[in-house]
Amino acid sequence: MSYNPKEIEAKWQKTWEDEGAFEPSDSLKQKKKYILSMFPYPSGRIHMGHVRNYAIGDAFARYYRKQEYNVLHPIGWDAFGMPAENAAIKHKLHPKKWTYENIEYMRKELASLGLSFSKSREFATCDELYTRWEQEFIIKMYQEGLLYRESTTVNWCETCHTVLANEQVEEGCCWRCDNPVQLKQMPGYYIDIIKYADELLSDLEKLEGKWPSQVLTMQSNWIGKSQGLEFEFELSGESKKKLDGKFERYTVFTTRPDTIYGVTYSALAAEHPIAKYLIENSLIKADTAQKITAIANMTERERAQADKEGYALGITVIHPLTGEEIPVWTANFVLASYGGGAVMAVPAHDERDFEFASKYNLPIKRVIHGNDDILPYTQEGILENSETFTGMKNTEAKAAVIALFEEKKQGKGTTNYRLRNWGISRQRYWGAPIPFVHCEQCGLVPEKIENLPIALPEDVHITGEGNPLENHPTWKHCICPKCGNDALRETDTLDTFVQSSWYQFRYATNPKKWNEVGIDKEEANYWLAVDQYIGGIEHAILHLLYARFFTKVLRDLGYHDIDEPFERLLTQGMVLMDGAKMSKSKGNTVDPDALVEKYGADTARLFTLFAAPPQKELEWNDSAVEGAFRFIKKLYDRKEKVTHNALRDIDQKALGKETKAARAKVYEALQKSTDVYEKTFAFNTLIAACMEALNALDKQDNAEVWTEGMYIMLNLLEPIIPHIATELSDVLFDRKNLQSILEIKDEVFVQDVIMYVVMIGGKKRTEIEVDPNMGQEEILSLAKEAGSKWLEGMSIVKEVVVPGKLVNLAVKPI
RNA sequence: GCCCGGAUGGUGAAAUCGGUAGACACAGGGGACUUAAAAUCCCCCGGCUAUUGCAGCUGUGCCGGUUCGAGUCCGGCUCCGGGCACCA
Repeated sequence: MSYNPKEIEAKWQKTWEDEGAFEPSDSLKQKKKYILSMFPYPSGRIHMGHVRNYAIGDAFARYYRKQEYNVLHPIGWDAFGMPAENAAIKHKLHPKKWTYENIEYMRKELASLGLSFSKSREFATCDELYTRWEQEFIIKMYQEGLLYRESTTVNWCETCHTVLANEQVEEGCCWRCDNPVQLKQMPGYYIDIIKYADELLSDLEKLEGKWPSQVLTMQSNWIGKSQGLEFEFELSGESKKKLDGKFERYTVFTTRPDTIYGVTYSALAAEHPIAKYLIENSLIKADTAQKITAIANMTERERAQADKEGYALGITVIHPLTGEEIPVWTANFVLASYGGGAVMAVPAHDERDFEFASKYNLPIKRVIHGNDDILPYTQEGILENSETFTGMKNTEAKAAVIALFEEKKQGKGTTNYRLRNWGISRQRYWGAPIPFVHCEQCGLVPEKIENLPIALPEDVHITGEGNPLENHPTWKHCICPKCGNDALRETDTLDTFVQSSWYQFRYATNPKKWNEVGIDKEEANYWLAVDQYIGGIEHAILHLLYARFFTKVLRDLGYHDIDEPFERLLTQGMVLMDGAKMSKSKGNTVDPDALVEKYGADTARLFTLFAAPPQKELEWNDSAVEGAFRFIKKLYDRKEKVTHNALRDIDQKALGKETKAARAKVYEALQKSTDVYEKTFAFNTLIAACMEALNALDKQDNAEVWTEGMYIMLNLLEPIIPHIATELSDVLFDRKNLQSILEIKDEVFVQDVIMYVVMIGGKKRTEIEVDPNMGQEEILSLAKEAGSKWLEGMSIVKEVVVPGKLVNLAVKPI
């Protein structure tokens, strides 16, 4: 009978389902593994990126299950978000209906892949039962002083009366109506992530060697901790007058207090209050004012990409140490969101300041003497032109300058972060309502816990204009939880990153308790941290940082005792077609359903794992799928070679050369397996090793070695191609090979002779057969003999023997 | 612009610690089997030169360096990708 994936896959999927084979044990005493692939957004259909993500996760889950771990391998749906509203606008579908129908469909698609999910724990983040607990967390954070309201800048479309996501802004215009987008101030809710910045930074060390190092670097840079000096520039008397006495001084932050004597100007962000005042009161030329306003209306990214630009504000400040008058400019490279929106500028020792000073002919004063005369000089050196600090190493001067400022009470050493607090409010319908009430008497009041969840109204019309919650006739009208008077419900909803920040804890909580608790502490402490987390590299910063942050906050609120949610991380690359990201708009998608229909789930899984290492981008190739299918067929056909249903002792010494080689290949694959799951994640090389083993087995005909080979190979391949591997294991070995721990026998690797490469002058010239017991001197003389042809007229300068590998003779002409 | 990656045959890729570049596959070419096709099996397959045969040179994005030896380490580039806080 020939290989029939449809029949085999249906059979085993049903068996697994009936057996509840993948539900974890409730016992919290067993050794455990928590394997989690990032949950999907229910966009409508699964794509190859999902297949890849879940094939990898499933391989881990099945691998550890076979090692007798209690495995939690859950799935759920990241179900709130914009696409549901977009679908509502475009197709007049209700976001809720659209979302749950998508989930229904995608659940079936995933099921067809034979993934070993713990299905009883599945949920969607838009389930009211999930929202209920999330709202409780938000209220607790507010009570702990971690949550606050503040004005923020948003993209606003005046025509649609709505806030636009960055993604909805196309070349400065609204995606729907094409009108220019304005920046608008609006109140928003923030969580104080900066309070946790130090822990988020220092705990990265715990993840070293377990997370990809570039993710750790990215997170560290994102937090951007810097130590420096905060001090105030006092405005000159004349400038104070010009500003109508409204401003006396402003704060600046610098990481380079050692260059304080090199300050030749100061620069403010375009939206700094002083710049604003000058503009609003017509204290600078109208055309300059206009240009500054134009900068203020640019996004940070636009400013970063633009050339340096700035304008003199016609005011001066006093240098705190020298008393010199220093001109004040506004500059597009000074960010309002960082360090108070004002800097001291030292063009001699800072690249941005230098570029700016050069463009506008501002003075440049060197205060550090170094190895070269090229400015800007940003390396270490000795201070010059710096009064009492002259002659000091600049690295030492940093602390000394800060000390002087502190002594004179003119400033202090501070720590600054590039990280900004997390804005969690969105002016959208399809999200978790923020559980607050605005009361005329009491101000901002959190909802009573017993009133949770605050659910979304269903009778809404999503048109893309305005805010549906705001426009709803009755929903926002409520009673103040504090004084009982009429009040208004908050109409903002939560950022969807909030839902994906704690879902790992929800899965860990037994569904039987989902009504009573958000997170079960004991179970969370047992299951967490996630032992292996798998997801796209595009989440390297935001999602992973927010989830780490939320974990720490929930810990401090007493919900569990875990510091870091994800013990090991595998970031997978994207699936590409013709070098580009697969997307519907480009029409370069591959439909996983069609693939499974034609070849079966095992082939789809094998291909995605074989085609590239998981960390790398995967280039789609139709014909390579054929190759994966061919391998499975071949494996299926070789079942005829197995003669007994259990392993028998094999006399290694009695085996022929080809058989020995085949056996060695089988055990090499077995050895590789541990490495792959624990360290390299290079499933492609594990599969290649199995292919090599099968090829080698094909070159010999020893029944015992065939039996052993299939026994081991089916064990190794079960996590990758579970249906066929289970089927064959069932038929051939009663599945005993899927349970036992297989030991590596060193005897199979022993070789009779070792091949040494002979290199002369760095080039491979010939090979020699060497007895494993031979000494270095003997090997060398063998090598010289074999390479005599290339040694004529040469003298040997150096002899290198790499044991088990090669001989290299460095030569020069005599 | 800033932060982080990547680049190896016609294609996807492999190569513990710096030690034979191209394993394993795909595509392609040739052959066997077959009435024929499919399936399967066998052989060849980086480039250039040479060829009766042995072989020689060259080659891991580009330029330079360290080393007996560099795809791997160091310095400088180019191009491509991810992220940049309201896509998820």
